Parts: sequence; structure tokens; C-alpha cells
Amino acid sequence: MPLKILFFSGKSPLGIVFSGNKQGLRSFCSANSTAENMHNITELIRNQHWSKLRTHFSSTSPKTLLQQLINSEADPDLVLRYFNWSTKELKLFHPLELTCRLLQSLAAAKKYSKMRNFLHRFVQNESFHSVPSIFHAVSVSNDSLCINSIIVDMLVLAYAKNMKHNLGLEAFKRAGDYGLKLSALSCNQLLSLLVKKEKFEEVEYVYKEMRRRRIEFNLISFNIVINGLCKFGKLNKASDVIDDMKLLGISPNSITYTTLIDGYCKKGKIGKMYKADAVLKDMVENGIQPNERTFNTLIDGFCKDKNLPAAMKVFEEMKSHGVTAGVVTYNSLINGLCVHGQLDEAIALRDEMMGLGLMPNVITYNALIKGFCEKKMLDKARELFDDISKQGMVPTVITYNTLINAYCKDGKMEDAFAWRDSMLDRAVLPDISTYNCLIGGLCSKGNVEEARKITNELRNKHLRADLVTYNILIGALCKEGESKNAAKLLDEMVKVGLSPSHVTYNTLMDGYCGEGNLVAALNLRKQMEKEKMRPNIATYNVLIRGFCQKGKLQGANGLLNELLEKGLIPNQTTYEIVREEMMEKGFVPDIEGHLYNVSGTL
DNA sequence: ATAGGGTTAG
Repeated sequence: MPLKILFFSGKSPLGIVFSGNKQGLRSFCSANSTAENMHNITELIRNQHWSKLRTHFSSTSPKTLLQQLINSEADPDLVLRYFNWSTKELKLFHPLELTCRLLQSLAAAKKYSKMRNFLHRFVQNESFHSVPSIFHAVSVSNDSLCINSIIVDMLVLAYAKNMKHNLGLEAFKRAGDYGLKLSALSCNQLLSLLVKKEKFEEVEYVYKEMRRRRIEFNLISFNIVINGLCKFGKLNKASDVIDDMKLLGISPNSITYTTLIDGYCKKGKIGKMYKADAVLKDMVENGIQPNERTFNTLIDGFCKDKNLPAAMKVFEEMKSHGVTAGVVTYNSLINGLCVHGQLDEAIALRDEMMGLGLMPNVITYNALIKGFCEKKMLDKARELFDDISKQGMVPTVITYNTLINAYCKDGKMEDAFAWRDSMLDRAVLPDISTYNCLIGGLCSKGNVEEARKITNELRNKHLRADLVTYNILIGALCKEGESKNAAKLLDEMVKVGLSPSHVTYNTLMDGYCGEGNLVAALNLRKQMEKEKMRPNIATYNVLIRGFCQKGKLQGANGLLNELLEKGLIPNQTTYEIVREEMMEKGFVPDIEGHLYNVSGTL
């Protein structure tokens, strides 16, 4: 009997004084045959005779009983059963030290799945325990690095599975401090969660730490890290990680390469599609065959890059590789065609896929409906909407939002609200986007009052105004010449915990410029920079237009040079402002040479 | 047994 633990008395990290130690000692000593008594109790637990067990609580408190069970090295399964029963039925919170000792006995008995389940619930129900207190408790109750590693590893896993990324990360750090070894599985889950939550710096940190601590890496670890770096736009680093893994003797697979291709498609800068294509070639050279997902990724990339011929070429290349196009392939192409207004071709592709026995899904229809909506062919869009139900599918919130947005843009607010009502009838819950469409529609009708009223009623619908809602309202107030009130909304959104985006600042700045208040606009740029937001090309376009409209062509020219110095690339809007506002007034901007070089159209 | 692709609003 470990006496030191029997006499142990102290404070938990939360300051709760452990009671019952003395009592535990008394009942332990006074029992004429402790061993026999414990045997009787474990039999009661084994047979789940809980009411009989309760009679023992007059002499021994439930908390003390747990301590006695653990001290007597009872079957960990039974201790666990008692632990669970006493927390559930007696609403007891056992001290962390005892929880840890239970886990340690389970680990020693290799009852791993029970430990996992236990920790899963522990993390869900008792996440008020701080990570340091858990680590302290684990380390004082047992000094086996092996057993404690297993517990801590499962703790990290439990945090990750319960979406508690901060606690997971803290446990990951502590494990390093305590010299406890983590498994690839748990680290992968943590990495995966960090990527999902877009905590990219943390992804890089965990990756570097895993390498430093020589935690075993597997292919999946690398794929998660590469995906994280890609989503963060760190494409060169992602490529470097592929080299790292090769050096460690782990060969990239099709997922690795497809992830990188997707990274270039979505986050690449100049020449991104060329680079994405190069990755495909690299992949084939390394003996990895591209699959449907690889081609889909590339096809979608070309479609989004407004290069439909290239997308079609990859589509053909895919077939020549013997890879069959699937629903996602067609969806990407159909969406690309719809975005470009090539609706006949899009419908033809839908028919082609159906001819091949591939059933279009809701995403196919959503893309088509948006295409027709943008051409103001609302009746045709409605027909496609009806097709969804005819095919036995259910429209999604996105389907409805697309239509509602179209009716709003068309000024048909009554129809838009009718669509909102019909989605309620079909149990498709409107989301904040639905209301953003409606709020935007009301605003463009000049009915800002009603828009604000609906915004204030969002709470009753269990929805909250988001960044887009504020951007819409700020834009609407600015258009009404109420930039001051729009600025109040900017303050309000910060107060409710929303981060203003570039669109927010640019919209308000545009409002100030429209009122001829360049001072307020420039102050807002300062405020934006104070919030560590770099003005983008749209910011400069707004300011340049504002300066032009006030006839301050010299100032506009200064801004042009400034944006070029900052490495920003003028876009179509910039050229239009310069052409319309500056050149028409006989001003020759310093950007002129640049204009000819870059666009070649002027 | 944990990793990669397609649809909405500013």
C-alpha cells in the first residue's frame, strides 16, 4: 500500500482541498478485514448493484472509495465503471490525481480503447481543467514516461477530435516540455484541426517541432502539412516539404501532388496555372499516376482562371490517360461555362453527362441556375429549380440563395421574399447569406430603413449579422450620402467582434470620396494601416477616383506612383479611371508608359 | 484508419 498517497493531502490546481483523506484512513484501519471489504465492494461494482453499494457510503464517502479502490490496485475496468457511475449518478468530480491514476492503471493493463473513450468524455465534460494542471497531475502520480506518453498522446487526440485546437496545441507543447513522446496519429489529428481552423503559423510550428522531437512522420502527416502550407499560399514552402519527405524516404503519392496542384490553382500568383501544370508533369515523371481528383483540380483551376480552352484540353488529356470523368469533373466545366455565360454549352455538357449515366447533383443545378440567373433568364432558372425536385433531389440553401439573390438584383423583392417563405415550407433553413441577399435587395431599392429592420430581427431567427451584412449596410448608407452613419456601423461591427475586411474599408472610403471628403478617406486609410491591413489595389482605385473627381490630378498621379512602388498591380478599373478621368482632362499620368507596357490596349 | 477536387451573398 503506497502510504504516501494514502496520507496525501493538498490542493488541486483549482484550489479544491481534497477532503476525505483522513476519513479514508480511518475507515481503512477500522475495517476488520480491508481486503475482504474491498472484495465485497468490487463484486458489487462488477454486478452493478449500485443501491447496495450506496449503503457503504455511510462509513466511506464515495470519493474516498475511489481512492481506496485505486490504492488497492483493483481491476482497472471496475474502477473505471465506478468512476463513471459516480460521476454520472452522484454528480461527483474526482480530483485530477485520481483521474490520472485511473488512466495510468488502464494504460498499464493496455485498455487503450477504454482510455480513449474516457479521455474523449473527459475533454468534452471537464475541459475546465487547465492543461498544465493535467500534466502536473499525470507526472506526480506516476513516473513511467512510457505510460504517461500514452495518456498524454491520447489527450492530444481527444482535444483534436473535440475541435479544441488551443488546448490540443498547449498539450502538444507541454508534452515536449515533459519529454513525453507523441504518436503520428495524434499529431496528424492536431495538424488537421489546425489546418481546418486556418491556424497556419501553428501548423508550421507543429511541423517543425515534430521534426525537432523526432516524432515519427508518415505520408499522411506530410500531406496535411503540405495542404496547410498551400491553403496559406506558401507554395514554395510546400514544395520544399515534398523535398523533405523524399529525403526521409517517404514518397509523395497522388494526394500529395494533387494538393500542391490545388494550391497553385487557388493561391498561386503570376503563371500559377503554368506551375500547376508543371506539378502534374513532375508527378508523372515520378511515376505517380494522376487520378480523377487530380484532373478535376486542374480543370477547375483553368475554369476559374477563365481559360476554358485549357480546361477542355485537360478534360481530353484525362480521357487519353484512361481516367473517367465523374460528376465533379462535369460540375467544374459546367460552372466554368456558366460563369462565362456559355449556357447552351453548359446544358449540352449536362446532357452529355446524363447520357453517360452520370446523374447531375444539386451542385450541377446550382451552377446552371446561377448561370441563367446572371443572364436574367429567371424563368429558365426556375425550370431548372423544378428539375431538382423532379430528379428526386432536394434544393439546398445555396440553390435558394442563388435565386433569391437574382430576384433581389432584378428588383423583384416580393418574389424574393416569397422564395424565402417557400424554403421555410420545405424545411430548408435560411442562413445569413439568404438575409444578406434580401438586405442587399432592399438597400438597392433605397429601402435602407427596412434593411436595417430586418438586420435587427436576425437574432430572433438565431442568426447574426456577419461581415457581409455590415459591408452591404455600410455601402447602402454611403450611397445615401450618410457616410458618418456608415462609420458608426464600422465601429459597431468591431464591437461585436467582427473584423472589417478590405471591402469594408474600401466601401466606406468610397463613401467619403463620393461626398468629396478626401480628408476622411485618407484618415480611414491610416486607420486601416493601423489595423495592419495593407491597402489593396481596390483601395487605391477608390482614392484615385476620389482625387480625380475633385480635379486633384496631381494627387491622383502621386497615388498611382505610390501603388506601383508598393508592388501593387493596376487592374482594369485603374486603367478605366485613368483613361476617363485623367487622360480626358488632358493630364498625362506618370503611369502612361506603364499602361502601354502592361495592358497594350490603350 | 488520420490526407486531396465541384455550388451562394459584400
